[in-house]
Amino acid sequence: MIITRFPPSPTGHLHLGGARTALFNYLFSKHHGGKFILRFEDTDKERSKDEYVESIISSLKWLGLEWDEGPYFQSKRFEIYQYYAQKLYEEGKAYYCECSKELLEARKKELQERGLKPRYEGTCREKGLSPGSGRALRIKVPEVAEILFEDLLRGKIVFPADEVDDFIILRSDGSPTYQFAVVIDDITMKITHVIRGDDHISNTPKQLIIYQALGVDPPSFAHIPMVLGPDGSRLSKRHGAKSILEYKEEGYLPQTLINYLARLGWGYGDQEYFTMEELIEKFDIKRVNLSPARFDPEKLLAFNGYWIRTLGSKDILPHLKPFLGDYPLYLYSEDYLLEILESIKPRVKTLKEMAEMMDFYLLEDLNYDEALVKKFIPPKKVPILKSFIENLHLYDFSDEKSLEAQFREFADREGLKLKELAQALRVALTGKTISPPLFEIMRHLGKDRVNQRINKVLKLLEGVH
RNA sequence: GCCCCCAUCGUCUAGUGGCCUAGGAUACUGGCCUCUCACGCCAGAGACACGGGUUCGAAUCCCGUUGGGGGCGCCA
Repeated sequence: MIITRFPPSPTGHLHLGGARTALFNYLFSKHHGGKFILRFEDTDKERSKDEYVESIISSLKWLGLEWDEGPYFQSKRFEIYQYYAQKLYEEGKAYYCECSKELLEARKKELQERGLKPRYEGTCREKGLSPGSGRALRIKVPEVAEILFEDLLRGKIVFPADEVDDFIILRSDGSPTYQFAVVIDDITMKITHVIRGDDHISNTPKQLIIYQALGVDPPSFAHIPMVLGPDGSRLSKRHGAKSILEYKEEGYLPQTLINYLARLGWGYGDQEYFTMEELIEKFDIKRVNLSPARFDPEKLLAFNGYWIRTLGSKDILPHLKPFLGDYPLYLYSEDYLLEILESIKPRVKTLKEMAEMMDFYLLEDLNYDEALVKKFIPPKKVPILKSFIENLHLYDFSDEKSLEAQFREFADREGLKLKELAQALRVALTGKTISPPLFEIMRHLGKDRVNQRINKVLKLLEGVH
């Protein structure tokens, strides 16, 4: 069975890059009928925060990336790391080091100044030190010429062995470092495929050394390229990348994020739009591109527009409701909401815009912008609107087509084209110059509200003209 | 500085030696539709980083250069 994992460190919110890594792991495991595990890498006590655990969890849930196992917390697994560390120590594959941070720092600086690679030189390697306070446990890197592995996407990757020094696996306070904890976790959680950002490529040889010391076969590795910001710089929480939850608040659909993220660095012929189901079916890790991809907010927005107008109103409504807080929703039926949603759909790119554009459908009493009303309903059109509402009772509001036909006849009698009356009517009914088609609006608003709104506008104009 | 990875329109991508006068998406421009705005449709402009090879033939294979990204922590 294929088992993948997503191991965020709770030191920040989930952003696009992390979400994409989670997605690819999720898709890969689901495509193969496998398992997807969530694990928090919170061994850094200073920077890890509970609020980030919460926000990462709700981000993943919102995206629909549900895990089959976990969440695990490394901070609760210290005995496990201790056990394996002890084992390596006893077998002589790891040793304690008493060098102070200051000393190490100074040595590295010195090496760097001489144009050498900054690395630990094995000062304590042969000292045979026993555990003690202030002592960190280092792994003894075997003396081989090179370390190599087969990356699922890139093929063979070779590192000269002197690139890797005797790195620390247990800090002097006994806590495991990242390199050690990942490996132990991946072993004990039986991870078969590690899919992660290519910033981890150079960590891989270190981890392979741990696998080797433990005598365990490593999992398969697939290093996916990073997501870059629009300017080509690295996208990361340290550079103010937006959290997934912010996109939610701005009115993006989870479907949009999933689709967009999947297409960032991955392609399936000329197909652009995918549902999660399609992605699971069609996702092939080997088709992931090797070069870093820039995040393009404009395309994300376009994709959101696509999904808003493509998804059924029933699927959108639950996502839209949080944006409708200012409206007296209790006045309306679910069916009414679905209908007006349908009417706005092709005109907006976010749910936030949608909620704003819907106001005239949901507010009982519109507040008009006087200047706007004055501009679009000049004095000579006032009597026409008056005449229109006087005859309102003759109109059939149940059908857009006949409403339109009747209105066109009316305009004709007044010696005007529909075109010449449209904006005046639109402003009266919606308070704005942009809206869905007039007769669709009238049908949804109903005779009473149409009557009431035009009357209000006429009244308002009496005092102005 | 050393090591690793990468390189097709502005951006995301299709392309795996001949189907490429390089396809799609997005953004942009023009047009159509039209009661406004969108949607939709049609058209246009826009890319194989550069230099060497290999080959009858290269966007596709190899080498170098350049450019971009990443790593070199008792961070993850």
